[in-house]
Amino acid sequence: MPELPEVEAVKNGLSRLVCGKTIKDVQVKWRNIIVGDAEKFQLELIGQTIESFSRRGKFIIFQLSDYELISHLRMEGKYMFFQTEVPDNAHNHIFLEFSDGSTLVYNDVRKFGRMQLVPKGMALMQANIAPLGPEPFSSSFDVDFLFDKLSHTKGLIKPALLSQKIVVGLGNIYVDESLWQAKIMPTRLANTLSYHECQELYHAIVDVLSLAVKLGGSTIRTYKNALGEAGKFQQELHVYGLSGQPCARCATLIEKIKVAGRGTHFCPHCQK
DNA sequence: TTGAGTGTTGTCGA
DNA sequence: ATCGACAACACTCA
Repeated sequence: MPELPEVEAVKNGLSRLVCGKTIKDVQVKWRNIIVGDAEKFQLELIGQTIESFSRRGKFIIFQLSDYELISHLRMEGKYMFFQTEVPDNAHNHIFLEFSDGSTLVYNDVRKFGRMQLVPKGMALMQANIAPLGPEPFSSSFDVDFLFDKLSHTKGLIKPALLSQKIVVGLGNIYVDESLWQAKIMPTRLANTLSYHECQELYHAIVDVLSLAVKLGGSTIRTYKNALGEAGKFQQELHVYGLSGQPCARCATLIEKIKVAGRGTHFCPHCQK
């Protein structure tokens, strides 16, 4: 499912639901979701208490007594919480059973999501997390940083923003929305953006993501947060999924093309 | 019925 | 460094 706003919503839901709980048992039904040895994962997790949750980019990090559990939902991963019995579902893959009888289930139709258990303090050093760009709401992400990074980037602006190396958290929806708001064509070469355009883009990214976080993310297909709630940002979309509809700024019809293998929505009149 | 498309990100070869 | 193709999977829609 998720980009940064959805991951943030899931993290907040988990925080409310399972903080303080102690893991009594673990079931792994689909081993490929676990990075590393699934038996070791299971044994090490038993007896751990969930202390808190954090997020880095699109990764959720469970802070446990002695470990950190890194979780990435990829396309369709979901968490579901049950006080007692867990209803049957073919896509429930990982079960964390707590000492109070409740259960946290990881459900993932496409099985693309990943979980990795690492020693406490090691999550941010992992090979897939260490190279990530700054958080979009952090002070290290600003206009000068964005301009500097983009001016040294070959290739197109959209794949550059999707790479998570310049800034984290944008996926296919919020990249298209940010570029629309900044009036920049997704196919522009990244190193041709002027400083002024980087200003526009910086504000677009921060505005789009912060509004989406405030609205609990977007529910496009199946996304639900850990409390089973849908997001509300889909009502604020201007281009994503709206090809053939009039642009909210100029009424030109929104077009859809393929950029770097991804469906890409834009206004051919406003976006330069 | 078949094939294209789907909110992600690894890897591999050019 | 970057891109495209492909892989990991299941499901929906034309």
